[in-house]
Amino acid sequence: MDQALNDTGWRGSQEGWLEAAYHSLLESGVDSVKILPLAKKLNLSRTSFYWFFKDREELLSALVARWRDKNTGNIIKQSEAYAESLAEAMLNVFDCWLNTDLFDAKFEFAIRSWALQSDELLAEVQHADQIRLEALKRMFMRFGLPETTSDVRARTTYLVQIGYISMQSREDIAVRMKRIPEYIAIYTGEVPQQRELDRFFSRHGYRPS
Amino acid sequence: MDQALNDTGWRGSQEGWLEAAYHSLLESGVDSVKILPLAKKLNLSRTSFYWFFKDREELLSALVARWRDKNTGNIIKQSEAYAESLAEAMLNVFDCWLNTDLFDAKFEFAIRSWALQSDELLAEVQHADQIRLEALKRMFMRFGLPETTSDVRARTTYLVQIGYISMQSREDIAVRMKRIPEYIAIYTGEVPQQRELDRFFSRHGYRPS
DNA sequence: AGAAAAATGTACATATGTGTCGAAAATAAC
DNA sequence: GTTATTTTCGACACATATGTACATTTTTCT
Repeated sequence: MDQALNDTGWRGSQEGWLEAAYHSLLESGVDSVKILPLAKKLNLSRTSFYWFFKDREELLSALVARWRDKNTGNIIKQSEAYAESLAEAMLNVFDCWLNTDLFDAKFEFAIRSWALQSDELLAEVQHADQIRLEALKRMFMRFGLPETTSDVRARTTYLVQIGYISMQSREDIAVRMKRIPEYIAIYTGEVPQQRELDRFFSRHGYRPS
Repeated sequence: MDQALNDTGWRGSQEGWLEAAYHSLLESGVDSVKILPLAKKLNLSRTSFYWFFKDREELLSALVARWRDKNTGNIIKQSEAYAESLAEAMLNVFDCWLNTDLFDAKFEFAIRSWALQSDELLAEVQHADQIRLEALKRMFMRFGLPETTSDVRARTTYLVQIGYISMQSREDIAVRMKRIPEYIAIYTGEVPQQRELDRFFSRHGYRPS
């Protein structure tokens, strides 16, 4: 395990501890985010931690802030991106599910699991769900679908993804790509055009065989 | 908090500890399932526990066994139940999502969160996912849908539900019922008949206004 | 009622975690 | 090179958890 690389000459840093905490959270849940084990991983004395964070609570808050900044914004952005058809718009949203830079699924799952034991966090997660669902619903309405239909289709789109995350499956990209056209058909009720699919595959570096 | 009611004259019992553990698991996750806090809730000495269980591990195994027995069987049974149309078959599956006796959603979520920190449990959960998805896929194929379509529709059906669980929302039954016809339409591609819906609503004690 | 069994409780040994204090070391600033 | 700042570390005090041994109580059985 390498040391976190700072520009400073010191071994530890706020970022270093946070990064270690992040990995521990994703691997084994909040309750594994403990100062003593993190110190061991970082090859630092446990008490050094307190120079960068007031206490464990402050570290956990920093993790939540990291999640908040990353995962909600991009779903909204993708749902509002330019598209000529509903199928194309849907494919824009799908970018999130396939690109970790846009949406960090493991992080999302860890946060949701954590929310089971924190009412405060649960409220935040539910707020995020609402924001995201509304953005997706607006996308369907932009293409002329009625309100109720848009609402349920937005839910389907979003919940399948949340459910997929919850399965924690590690499928290969080709397997997932094969299902994409069918998903688009189910969610939007329209079959995607080949050129739309090609554009999608291409931007994810996938070549259908 | 009342004592667990045994037929025996004793205060504690294997069932009593397990029940307390179950509630703690659902409320706050595995890491909250600790002998000392459970003992306090049960108004028993911590060490009495060891008369009923070898150690904490054995208690946790009992929790997993409880989940295994309950949640997978009913999905399969419902997916195989008699139905005259695909929409009706789908509504049979929906019984699981609305009836806690058939499928315990909170339990399911707690188990999945736990699987984040236990590879052994993760393997079990993924096995359950596979079994359930296959049963749903067979249902679609029984009604003549092609294999790939059946697979993706099975996934959609199942994952929306797992995602819904993961949102931990506590919506009123009427709100959920309103979305049912749309969901059926999306999942099956066919609109449910009114009498099918009426039969469904009726068996869940719901009267549409 | 007396003996056996089942269940409970107290004391002890041990492990792992948090957070504070102050000394020591490493780095940066002058 | 000396000084100041930043970071690291060891010792301490405390809290919460597990599990064992053994004495005690409660219930059941005869």
